[in-house]
Amino acid sequence: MPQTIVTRFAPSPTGALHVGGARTALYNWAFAKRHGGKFLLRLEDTDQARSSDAAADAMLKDLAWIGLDWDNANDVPRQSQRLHLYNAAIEKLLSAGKAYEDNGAIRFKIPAEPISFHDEVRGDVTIPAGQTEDFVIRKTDGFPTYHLAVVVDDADMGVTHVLRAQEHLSNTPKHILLQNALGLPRPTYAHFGLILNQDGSKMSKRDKSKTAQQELRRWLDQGGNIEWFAEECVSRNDFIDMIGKSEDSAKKVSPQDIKEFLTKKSSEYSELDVKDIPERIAEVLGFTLPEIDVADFRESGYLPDTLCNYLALLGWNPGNDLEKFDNTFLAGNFSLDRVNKGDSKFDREKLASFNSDAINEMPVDELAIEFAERLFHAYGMPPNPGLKYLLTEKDYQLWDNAIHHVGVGEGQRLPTSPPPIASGAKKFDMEHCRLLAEIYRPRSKTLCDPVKLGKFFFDWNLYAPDQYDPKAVDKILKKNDNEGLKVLAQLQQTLNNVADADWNEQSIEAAVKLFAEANALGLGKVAQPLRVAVSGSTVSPGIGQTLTILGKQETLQRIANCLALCGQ
RNA sequence: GCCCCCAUCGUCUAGCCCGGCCCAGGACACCGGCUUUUCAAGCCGAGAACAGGGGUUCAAAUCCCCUUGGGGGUACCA
Repeated sequence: MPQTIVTRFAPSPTGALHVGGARTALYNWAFAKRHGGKFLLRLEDTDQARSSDAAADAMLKDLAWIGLDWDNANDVPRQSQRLHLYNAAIEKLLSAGKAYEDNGAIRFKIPAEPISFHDEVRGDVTIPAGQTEDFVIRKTDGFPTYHLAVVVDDADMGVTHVLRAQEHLSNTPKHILLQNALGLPRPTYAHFGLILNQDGSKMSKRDKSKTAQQELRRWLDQGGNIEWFAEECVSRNDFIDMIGKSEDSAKKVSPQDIKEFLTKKSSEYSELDVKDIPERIAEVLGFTLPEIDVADFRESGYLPDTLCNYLALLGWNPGNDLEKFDNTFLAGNFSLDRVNKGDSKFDREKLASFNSDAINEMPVDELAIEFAERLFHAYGMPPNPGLKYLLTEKDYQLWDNAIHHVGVGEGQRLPTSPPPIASGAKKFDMEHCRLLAEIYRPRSKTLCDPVKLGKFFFDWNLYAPDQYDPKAVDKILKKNDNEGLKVLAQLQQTLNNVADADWNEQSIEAAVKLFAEANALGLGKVAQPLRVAVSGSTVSPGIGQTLTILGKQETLQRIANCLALCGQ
């Protein structure tokens, strides 16, 4: 009887699951599924200082979100709770003279022999003797190191195949030596390439700090006020303490200071306990951080299936021109001999393209719900009859909390910016969400796009001139002696003549076309001024669709206000 | 420094193991065109690569060697 294949994913819960880890998990999962084996999870929390329960929970949640399931869900082992196993192994090595004490730690004595092993993706790998020094297997805090724990656990859990990224390739000899010394079986190994940034550096959480650092530096160089920043970002005193400068020496803040600032954990500052500093800086300064973690992609509006598809393709392919596939396909076709050896650069454009295609294929109703939820998150504005039924209890609380703070708290930070008073908000129910979902489906790269692109539909202040793009106003409305404004003024009557009952795409377009013909104007000369009047810019979906969603009253009101605001 | 790994269009890659069907195929991006009331979408089309040098062979992207380039490791992190 052939052995049952057992794979595992063993993250250390020191932070969110990043895409590299997700891909490793996906491959292990797919490999096990493909061979009817088991896929197990294990939490490697032997670094007491950096591990946390919150991170562990988030990790599991992210894995579930990308569609993975594991066979030991009832009892995911945590290394911190299996010290007895490691201690037993260490005792065994000690008494066999294969390990020794050194300053309170225990080191493994490396046998002086070259070590070679077979790697399923790389072939035979040999490391000459004397390359590795005696390494620590038990730290002074009594916890085992990664190397010891991995070897003991993999054997204990019956892991037959270890599939991981190349960063572990040079650790493998250590593990094999340990297995030999402990009389444990050697699993089959396979190491694949790393996921890199476009510039060739390793894609890691550090990239967020790097971006934040660059942006902050640039902002300061352009005359940004460090005092204001400090006040907004953390409390000012914390910031001053942190960089160890006197209060009025903003100019002396060096890149090094910023770097240190960014690498500190947010938990060290009283004002910040939820968000990490790069996130906070991005929020304060208004730029976006690169997505690195699975959760980042989720928040940015990527579909889990798409993420998996793209990630799987980054280092594996089915061997033909097929690129679009789901996890089920992966589970049925994944094989190690088609895994690439080289590293691969993460191409956000291609991921976005895949995501865009996937959104295009989503049922409109499904997109409408996604849209409604994101609308709520951005504006705390549940469409009538209420998103309440679509929201989780927690989200609802968040919203409830948010609206009660609107315009109240001085210096009080809301989870999101306070909802602007939208003149059309009252009317924004699920049906409107559905309409917008339909319109924005073909033009969205992410699930967030309908909210961003359709902003003018629900986030509109009738009395704010600054929401009109000045360039659009000049070019479309004022150019040629207020040509556009004149058209707009006439259009009021034309649109008003469309009966309420006929306020739909066809009738509106027909009316607009008729008007254009009657006045010997190109359609663009009519539609563009209209577009600017109701959306503030030259970009919107088809004019008929746009006006239909806005409704007759809102449309006429916006036109009237536009004439008043831009007509001077 | 030392050790290990890797190397096809800008990017992800097919082809390489079992040399000839490959003056190298697909996808994303880019560029051009069609469509068009804007922006997208859609459709059509173009450009774009075997890192370099030596071998082996009738024949090399495919096999061998060297060089160069990239990555990883070298922790009481995992």
